[in-house]
Amino acid sequence: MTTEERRRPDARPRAFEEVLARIEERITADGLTVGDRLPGERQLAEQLGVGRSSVREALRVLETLGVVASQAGRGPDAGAVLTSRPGDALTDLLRLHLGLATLSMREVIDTRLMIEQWAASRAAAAPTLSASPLTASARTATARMAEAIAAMDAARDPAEFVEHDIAFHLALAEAAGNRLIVAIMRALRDALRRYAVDAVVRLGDTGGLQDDHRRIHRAIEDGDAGAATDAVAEHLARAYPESGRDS
Amino acid sequence: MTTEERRRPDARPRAFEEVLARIEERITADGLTVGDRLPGERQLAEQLGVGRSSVREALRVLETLGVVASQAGRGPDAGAVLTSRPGDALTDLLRLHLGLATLSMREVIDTRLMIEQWAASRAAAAPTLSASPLTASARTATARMAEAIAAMDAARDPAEFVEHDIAFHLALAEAAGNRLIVAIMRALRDALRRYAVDAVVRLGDTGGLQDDHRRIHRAIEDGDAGAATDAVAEHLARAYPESGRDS
DNA sequence: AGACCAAATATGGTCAGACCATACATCCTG
DNA sequence: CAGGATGTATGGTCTGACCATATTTGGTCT
Repeated sequence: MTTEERRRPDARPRAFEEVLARIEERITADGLTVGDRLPGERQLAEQLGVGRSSVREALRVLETLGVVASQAGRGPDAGAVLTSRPGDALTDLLRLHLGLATLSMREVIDTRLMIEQWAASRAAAAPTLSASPLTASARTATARMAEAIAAMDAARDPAEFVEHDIAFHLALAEAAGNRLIVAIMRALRDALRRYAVDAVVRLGDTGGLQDDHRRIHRAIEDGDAGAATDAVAEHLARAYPESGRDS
Repeated sequence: MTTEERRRPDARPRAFEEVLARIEERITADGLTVGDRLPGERQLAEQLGVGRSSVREALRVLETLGVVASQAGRGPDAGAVLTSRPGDALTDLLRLHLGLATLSMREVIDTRLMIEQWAASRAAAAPTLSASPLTASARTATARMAEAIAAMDAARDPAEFVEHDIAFHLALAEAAGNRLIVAIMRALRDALRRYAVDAVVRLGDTGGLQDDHRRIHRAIEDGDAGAATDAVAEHLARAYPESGRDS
C-alpha cells in the first residue's frame, strides 16, 4: 500500500498538459518537422484559452525532451523552434537518476557493453555501398573513428584521451546507422566520463586500448562483423574487467 | 552553417536553470533519495531568490525527467516528492521524436531487437541462487513471464494479446536485472504498441509466437543462455520479418 | 469519551499584468 | 546609400491574487 500509485490517474489534467497535448497534436497533424516554428507564447495562450505560464510550462517540458528550443528576440529564428536533441534529454535523465541512486553505475556500464557490441557488429555488416540514406554518414563515421584514434595517440593526459575515446565510440555508434542508439550512447558516455578517466588512470598504459581501437576500426572497414564483435568484447573486458558477463 | 548551434552556450543561465542546478546539488549533497520531499514552491523561491514561476518551471523539468511528482493538498504526501519514473520520460521522448520523424520506426525496432536478445541471454545466465539484490525480483519476473503466456492464450483479440505480450517481454527485461534496460524496454514497447497489434493481425495465427514464448521462458529457467538467445532471435524474426540483420 | 462535522491551513495550479532583455525591423538622417 | 536611432515582437521573470485539494485542527453533538 505504501508503494501505491502516487499519481492521480483520473484527475483532471493540468492546463499545461492540455497545452502539451494540443501542441503534439499539431505537430503530427500538420506534419511539422525540425526547423518549423511554433506560435508565440502569448498567441498560444490565447488560442488555447490558458494563461501564458501554462504555455511556458508546456514549452519547458518540450525543451527538456529535446523537441523545441526557444530564442528571444525577433526574426525568423526567434520563438520556439522545433529541434531534435534526444541525446540531451537522455543525458539529463541518466545524470539525475544516477544521483538519486535509482540507477547504478553497474547498470549503465552493462548497457553500454550491450550497445557497443551491437553497434560494432551492425557497423561491420552495414552495406557500405548501398543506397541507404545513412550510408553517407556511415562512411564519414569510420573516418572519424580513425581521426579519434590518432587524437588519442597524441593525448597528453587521461582526460584528453577519454575525450577522444568518447568520440571514437560515438562514431562507432553512428557507423551502425541508428540515431536512437547514437543518442543513448552519447548519454551513456556523458554519464560515464569521470568513470572512464579513472579507468584510464588505473590502467596506466593505453597501448592495449589503442590496439583494440585499431582492431575494431579495421574489422568494420573490412566488413567482418564477427571480428568486430570480438574486438569490442575484448576491448570492454580490458576497460571494465569487473563487469563481465558473469559477475 | 545553417546547422549552427541554435543554443546560447555562453548566455547567462535562465533562472529556472539555476533552480534546477541548486535542486540537483541538494539531491547529491544531502543524499536525498526516492520518497524524500522537497521544500514547497514558495519556500524554494524565497530561498533561491527567484520568483515562484521559475521554481515551477524547474519542477516541471524534473517531473518530465521522472524525478519528482507533485501532489497538492496538505500532509506528508503533499508537495514535490522525489520519485523514480525514468520509463515515463523515455516514453514521452520516443513518442515525440517519432512524431517529429527524428527517429524512424525501423530504428526503434532494431533497438528493441538488440535489447531483447541481450536481456534473454542475461536473464538465462543470471545466477538464480546468488545473493544479488536483484535475485528476488528476477525470480518473480520469470513467474510473471509464465503468467503472461497463459494470459496470451486466453486473449480474445490482438490488442489484448499484445498487452500481455508486452508484459511478457517486460518481465523478460526485468529478469535480466537491469533497471535501465527495463526503462528503455518499457518505452520501446509503448512506442511500438500499435505497430505490434498490426503485426499480430497480419500474422493471424499466434501459435508460433506462443511456441517461441514458451521456448524463451524454458531456456531462461534452465539457465541456457545460448538457447534463450536463439529463441528470442527466431521469435523476433517471426514478428518483424523485414527487420533482420541484413536489410 | 467518542464520533462527526466545520473551519483553518498548507500546498500545488492557474491566471493576469507588468516590466526587463534581446534581437531583428523600420525609419530617419546625413 | 550607409549607418545609426527608434520601434517592436519575442522570450524571461517577478508579483500578487485567487482557486482546488487534502490534511489538520478544533468544536459540537450524542
